[in-house]
Amino acid sequence: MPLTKRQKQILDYLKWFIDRHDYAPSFDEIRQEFGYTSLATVHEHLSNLERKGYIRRSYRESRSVEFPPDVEPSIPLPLLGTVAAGMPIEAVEDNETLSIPGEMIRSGFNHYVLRVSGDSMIDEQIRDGDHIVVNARETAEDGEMVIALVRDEAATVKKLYREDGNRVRLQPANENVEPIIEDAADVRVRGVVVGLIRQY
Amino acid sequence: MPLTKRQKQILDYLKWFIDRHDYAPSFDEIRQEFGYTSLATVHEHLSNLERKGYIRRSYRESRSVEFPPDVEPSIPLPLLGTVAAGMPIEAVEDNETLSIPGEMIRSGFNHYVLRVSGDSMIDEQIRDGDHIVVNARETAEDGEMVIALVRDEAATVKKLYREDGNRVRLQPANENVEPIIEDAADVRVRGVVVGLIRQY
DNA sequence: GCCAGCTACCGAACAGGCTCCGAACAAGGT
DNA sequence: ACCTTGTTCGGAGCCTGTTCGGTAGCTGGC
Repeated sequence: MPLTKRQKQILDYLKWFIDRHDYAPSFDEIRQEFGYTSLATVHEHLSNLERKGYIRRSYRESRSVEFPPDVEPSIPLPLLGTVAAGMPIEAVEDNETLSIPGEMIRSGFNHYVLRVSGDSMIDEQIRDGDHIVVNARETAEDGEMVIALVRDEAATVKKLYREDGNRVRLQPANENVEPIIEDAADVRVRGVVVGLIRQY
Repeated sequence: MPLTKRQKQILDYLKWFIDRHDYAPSFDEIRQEFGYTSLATVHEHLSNLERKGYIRRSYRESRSVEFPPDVEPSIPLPLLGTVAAGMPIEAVEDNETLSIPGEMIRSGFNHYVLRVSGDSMIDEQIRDGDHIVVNARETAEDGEMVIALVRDEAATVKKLYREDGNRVRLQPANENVEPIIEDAADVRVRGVVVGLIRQY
């Protein structure tokens, strides 16, 4: 719903004041700002702004104007489970979720979150307890970090490289862990790692 | 629900005090700060702050005010600049922000985001280009990862350890980088690292 | 032109919240 | 038992927001 000229002036003043003080102006401060002699004028303007949805207020409370919350571009993604080298994905109970920065994911694609267990990717700066954001898809480029299922047994996070003879190498990032080399037919990609979240 | 001027002043004092001491002020300390002669005034203000959801308290417990956990799924934080070993913080233009999972930060405290440049913390699994979430405060515990300013020259991200003789050691996590040992007076903490975000 | 409806404004009276006080009571810790 | 800390009650003045009745200008439709 559009604003009148006067209403926009008042709305701008509210924004300016709240941004500057972190609390809303009183009716009397608004009255002075615009040179009114009656608070009823201020009251009516704020009522109209509220009716049009530009502000919210509480009845009979001081300095209670606030702006309606705008929808944040942040996406809660399901935390599907824990993944480790050589171990299957271990489901977590409930429908736990973790909110992911909207900047991290491309809209229109399925994503999920896994908790990393173990140090098999330590040389890629992924440590035990980190959360990785995964773009769910079935194919991956050479060298991408993937969630891979080997013969429907073990879900692991590894870097994927294609070798001669239609074989693939799942390369960990830890000198103490050996790479896995299998026929391409036995390896299924379940997603590509696109982000990482760590809490200290 | 918005605050009045007085309520915000008291809330700011609570934040400042808790940030500094790691425990809440007593009613009497608040009373002195604002020059009241009755504790009832303090009590009423804290009750109002609790009613509006800005603090939580336990009935009849000393120094029990705390800040409620954030309910919002994600909070946009300002990206203040880039930090590297031995280099000052380099400001980024504009007011860039990065959305952070609400689970990562304690509400009621100032946070910001920095982009990490260089590999000086590689053995702590922080790599070039990562974003770190920083809780802005002036003090840190032994062993915490901090943003430190040495003689107002160089802002670095290091782990902080206290040494004998009122000196502090700023310990990198890279065998090729030497630790910095300085008088405590010359080192100022600008924040503590509480989270990490990486995009592939 | 005339009326209806909307915006913009005023003044005064009213009601309740906000901010503060002092004193007495309750619970915990030392 | 004493001190510190938080709780509750009654009361006060001021600050703030609410409501009502009224004036004025502007716009579009009949």
